[in-house]
Amino acid sequence: MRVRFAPSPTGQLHVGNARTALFNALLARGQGGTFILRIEDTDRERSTRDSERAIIEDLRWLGLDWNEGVEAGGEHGPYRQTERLHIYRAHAVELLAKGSAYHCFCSEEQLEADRQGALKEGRPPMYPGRCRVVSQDEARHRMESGEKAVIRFRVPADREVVFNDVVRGEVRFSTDVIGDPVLVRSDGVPAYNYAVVIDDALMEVTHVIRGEDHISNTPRQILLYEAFGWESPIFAHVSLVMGPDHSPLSKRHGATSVKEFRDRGYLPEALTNYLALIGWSPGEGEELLPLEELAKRFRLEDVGRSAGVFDVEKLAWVNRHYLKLAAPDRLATESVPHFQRAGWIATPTPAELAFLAEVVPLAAASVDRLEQVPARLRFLFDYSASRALGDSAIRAEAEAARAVVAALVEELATSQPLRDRDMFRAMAARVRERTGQKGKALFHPMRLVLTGEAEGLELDLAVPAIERGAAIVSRIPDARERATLFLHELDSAPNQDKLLS
RNA sequence: GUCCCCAUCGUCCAGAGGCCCAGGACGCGGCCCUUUCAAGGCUGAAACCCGGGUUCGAAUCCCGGUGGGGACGCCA
Repeated sequence: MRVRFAPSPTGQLHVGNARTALFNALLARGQGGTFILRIEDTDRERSTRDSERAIIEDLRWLGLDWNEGVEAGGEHGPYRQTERLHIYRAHAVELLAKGSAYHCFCSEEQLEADRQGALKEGRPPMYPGRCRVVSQDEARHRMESGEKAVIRFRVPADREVVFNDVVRGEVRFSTDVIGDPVLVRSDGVPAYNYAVVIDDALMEVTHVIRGEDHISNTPRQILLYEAFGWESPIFAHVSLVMGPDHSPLSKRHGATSVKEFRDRGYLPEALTNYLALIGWSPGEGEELLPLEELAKRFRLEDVGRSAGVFDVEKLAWVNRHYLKLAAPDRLATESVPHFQRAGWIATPTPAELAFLAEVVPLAAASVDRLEQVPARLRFLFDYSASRALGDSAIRAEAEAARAVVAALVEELATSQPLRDRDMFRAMAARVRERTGQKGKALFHPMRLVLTGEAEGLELDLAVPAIERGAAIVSRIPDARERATLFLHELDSAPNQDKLLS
């Protein structure tokens, strides 16, 4: 079995295309087949090498490695269409000689007028075949005298093209609604419908798995296989991914490219796992499975026919699952860009990285994506008593619990750093004895003082993290400093910020 | 406009004539856990697009309608 993913390098990898790539990869892996990556860069206007690099990077990040193709090599290369021009040219000559293709001299204006006219009269806007009657001799003369021509395929009249789509079953088209497609453009570069057929055939692709938007191209392509006397591959057209309003997933729905999801801190195994769940089910009520297990269970026949809505909430759920499974070191490394964006870390030192590895997993356990981690750890890197007390609710609570605050300051003045949960609890017990406060009345004011926030991580975890952080990162004040700052701020009048606001 | 594809809870998926007064998951509501917010555990509400057939019996098969999507390019 040989399958391929053949993106056109005109932008970022879209999650819908990533899902198509995933299905190809799953099938190849599960069946021990070959997964080929081919670059369809025949649209010279829009194709860029940067896009190609970006797509390749995303594919690798997702873990969808290919064993043949661009950057992997193989027997059937080259794997970039613009490097295969000589191959397409040779086959076009063959088609021309057989009479299966012909030169067309119609101008773009002429064709556009044809389309408008057809639409107006309620006919399918297809090429009317005007140049079918131009003889090869005449064509040669016209080209020699400088006229530009494209090569079109001669679609046989009045035929049914039937194929058995693995996901859709039998699909049939009448050739009456298929206009003669352009095979080679006037600049000699092949068009999509032609290049895919040549490439899939020569690369010995056995299963063409692609988006449903290509289903109506399939009959043209089958006709081409026939013209060459080649056997068609097996086709499978998977449905498209939609936005919440059932229109094609696009920018206005939020993130659409793999890159954006990566930048927001989704884990690759979460994205692939989620994508596999649109239009397919691993069975047995199980949904959260590693790629290898998905590959083992994947069957093309089981892929659903209807379009699926991309559900960010469910993706978030999948991501939370993998966030909890991820190794601390990885979470730390992956979070660095997000801390940098917040301005709290530059290039991390090994000690800082080690600190992040301690502290990021704490936050990652209660967050949808890594992007949200810094906010959850703001109490560490961006403590501010004055900002906290600028909040009237916090100030009111702190004033009411002044005894707790004062006791906390005194206890901290003489205590060791609260390096672990037990030390923190012991200290809290002493404050409780001094003040007679307990439960929420005891702990919440302490939270305000030590984190500067009304909500957040369990203090058991947060306080030791503060003390560890203070020892490693210079910008992080320890518990003692925080308490002192807080009390000082509480004693002074409501600050400037508050007066201004 | 023409052709093609699709149609089960808000969303994703299971269901391939009786096992279904339809099952799982996300989300949502409630409860629990708890020194806060989350996270986590438990629990509840929630669907077979409509109309005709076929059949003893249809979510499942057939036809029509409606709705959604795709294609009709010297874009892929």
